[in-house]
Amino acid sequence: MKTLKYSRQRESIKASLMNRHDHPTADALYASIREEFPNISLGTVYRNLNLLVETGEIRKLTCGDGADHFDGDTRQHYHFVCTECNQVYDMDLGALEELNQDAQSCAPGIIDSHYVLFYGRCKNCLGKKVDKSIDKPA
Amino acid sequence: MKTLKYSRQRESIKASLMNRHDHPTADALYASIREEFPNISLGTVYRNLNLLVETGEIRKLTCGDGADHFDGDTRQHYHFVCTECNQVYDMDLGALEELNQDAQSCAPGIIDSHYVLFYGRCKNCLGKKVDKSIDKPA
DNA sequence: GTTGTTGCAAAACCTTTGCAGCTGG
DNA sequence: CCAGCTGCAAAGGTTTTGCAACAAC
Repeated sequence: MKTLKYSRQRESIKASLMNRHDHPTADALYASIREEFPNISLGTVYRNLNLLVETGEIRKLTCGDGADHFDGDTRQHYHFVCTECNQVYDMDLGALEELNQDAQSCAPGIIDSHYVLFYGRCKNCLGKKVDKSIDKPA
Repeated sequence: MKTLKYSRQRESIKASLMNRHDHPTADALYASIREEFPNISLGTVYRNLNLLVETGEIRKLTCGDGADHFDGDTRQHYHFVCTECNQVYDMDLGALEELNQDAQSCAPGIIDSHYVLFYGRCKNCLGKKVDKSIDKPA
């Protein structure tokens, strides 16, 4: 395994991810890191995000909206993805320990982990829906 | 909603997807459709896959390995992804009806659906592991 | 010094799209 | 015909990578 050297950029990326809870994409994170490091490059952000994922310090979320999202919270928890605004929310739902065991008997191999996303419309967008129906009366 | 016209290419794409159970990517499907339609273009494959997803005749799987996979089986079921060979397997596990209800109380909106992937090493790759240790003795 | 890291730019990769011609209804 | 479909090629968006200069140890 490769030895990691300290880098201010990597620390900043990690700290930034710990401070926010909106599961930013690499690009969104890049935008906010630039306030501290105006010269940082997007390539550096990607390289460090991948390193941090490898070392298990952060997590990558692929939710099917094109770009990967990143999460500074590495505890096993679940996410809610709004199909309208694509926002990714944390859910206050602890690890579903029994899921792997329940599924193991149907698996063509040994289950190490599972990945769950819940899809729906968030409260914010449910609210907007009402406004929309006012804009467009039948 | 748009009216769909018959197209030989779309039927072939759909039929091909129904016949195989390996959850191909658009590109892999393109390769096999080309045997029947040597001139079909990758753009056509993508356009039709998207149409078929919209009409609910097939499903799209995003499992985080870069390219989306497609599934001709639209019944609610789950998948096992091998972290070694990236193969996507069907699991003989019916819909986990209770999952949405259990999670609803922790959700920041209304849950419509869920998406679950199980990760691990498939039997094939577990077998290869043994071979590997023979190749590289301590 | 040696090795890992950076910024930059180019490339790779997957997917979508504009267009002119074709096809199904 | 008209609307939708096709092949082609170009463009789009995301992520990776080669390289020379630089920073950490």
